[in-house]
Amino acid sequence: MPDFRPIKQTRASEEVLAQLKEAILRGQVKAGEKLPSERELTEQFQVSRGVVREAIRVLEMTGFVTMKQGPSGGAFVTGLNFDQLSNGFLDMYLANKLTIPELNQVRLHIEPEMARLASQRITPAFRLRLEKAIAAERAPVDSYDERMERMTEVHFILAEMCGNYLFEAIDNALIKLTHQIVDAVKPEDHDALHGAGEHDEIAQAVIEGDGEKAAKAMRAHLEKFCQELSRVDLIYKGLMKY
Amino acid sequence: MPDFRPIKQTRASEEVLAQLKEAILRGQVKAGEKLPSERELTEQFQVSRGVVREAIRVLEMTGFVTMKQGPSGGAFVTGLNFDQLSNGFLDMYLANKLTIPELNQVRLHIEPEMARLASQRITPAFRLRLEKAIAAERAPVDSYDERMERMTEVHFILAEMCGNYLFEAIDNALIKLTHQIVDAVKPEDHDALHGAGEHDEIAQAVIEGDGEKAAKAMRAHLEKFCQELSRVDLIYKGLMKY
DNA sequence: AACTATTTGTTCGTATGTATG
DNA sequence: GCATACATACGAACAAATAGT
Repeated sequence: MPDFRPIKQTRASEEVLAQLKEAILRGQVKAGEKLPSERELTEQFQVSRGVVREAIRVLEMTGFVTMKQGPSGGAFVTGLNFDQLSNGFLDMYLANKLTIPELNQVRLHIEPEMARLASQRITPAFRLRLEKAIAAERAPVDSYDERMERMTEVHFILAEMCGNYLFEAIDNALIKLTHQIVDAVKPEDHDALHGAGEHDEIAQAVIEGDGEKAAKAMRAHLEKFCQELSRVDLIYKGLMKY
Repeated sequence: MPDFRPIKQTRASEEVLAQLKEAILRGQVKAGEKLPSERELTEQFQVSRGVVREAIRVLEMTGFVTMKQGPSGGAFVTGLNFDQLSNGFLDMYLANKLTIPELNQVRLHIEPEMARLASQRITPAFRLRLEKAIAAERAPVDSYDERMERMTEVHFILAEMCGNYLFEAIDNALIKLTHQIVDAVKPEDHDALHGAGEHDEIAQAVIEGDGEKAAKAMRAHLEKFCQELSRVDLIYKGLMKY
């Protein structure tokens, strides 16, 4: 007897989702371009609008497309980002499955290594970006959000520099998670978390191409930061907005 | 004049999704329990069924609930898993943003550390599980899938043992990604990837509580495995199913 | 074994909001 | 201002699955 395979009884919206996702991942619909309109998709897939809409909504909520209304509107493919990863980590945190010390431990293990890797790939362009970021940390800001952005910029640059997209993706997600956790505490305590010039040593070591020094500086920076983060987290426990 | 803010700019399905997700993350609907039926939700949220279904579909595709039909069916909340992360990594790989060497580099940096951590948290229960997993690697199997499962079991146990949920989540996702990549190559080459007893040294060191030895054994194992994986990947490039 | 009730899956018609030209 | 093209939303209906009677 041949072993008969079960008939595929997958949901219609799942099939549509899979095909759309494949087209995006394969690059058949490039970033900036848009998917066919809902009406067109209903015709091509031979399903109802509701099915198509479910699939598109999933694509939107997972960061693959962004929707725009009106004529020349539709589902526009976004450049690949780390939304899905960030959301995954954030959800784990919100579900209280993740503690600050755990996050700190992982960052402390990953980021010094990334700083080491980054220092081996220094280029004039990256050097310029690092120097600008360092300078920007000291410049006056007019909003709290802007300050947070500037204080995380060096981390993002190093993640990009390390030459490993997977490291970059993981680190980006962790930085964003840290960012959101910090956002949950009251602004007046942020001075303790991020003094200006906090990343000077790291950037300097990376620019010099000194991997050991960069890793060491990153470790020192993170140890200090993580300690402060744990402290304010204990104080403001339970204030995070969902 | 006060600057009046726009009433509702967010989509209805997004609001519904946010509220359902919050209820799940807060534990107000526990794992195993089910959300109210679609009809009930339409009444509570005062929106149409299509809107509710879009939200539920997103929850399903992101791994928060699984659907069941029929009476006593519905959207059942799943225990928290790592689906979202795994999918994120897999999508990056499918989009050709991720190479095997990059994956190898990250695993080589993370897993030895996790083995070290695991060795410091050995308990009789974990010891038993490790010994069983080691023994199972040598036992005959009747399916290819079963063999793959047994060869990854030690990694999953160590991830669980390391005592850091974030490490565990990341590693789980990376192992699963590796698994799916391996699945894409032809079975006849799998012997080169995974000899039985491949994890003996690691498990032994962890059981002995020797962190350094465990990390070293893990590094040696991964170096060998990653090299083989890179080789077969080059051979079978482009055969991965989407 | 057959029927019933409940719940998800799917479709269609229609109406409305929004942005472009 | 108007027509157009698109997403958004609603409601009614029917199909399919499945637990209980």
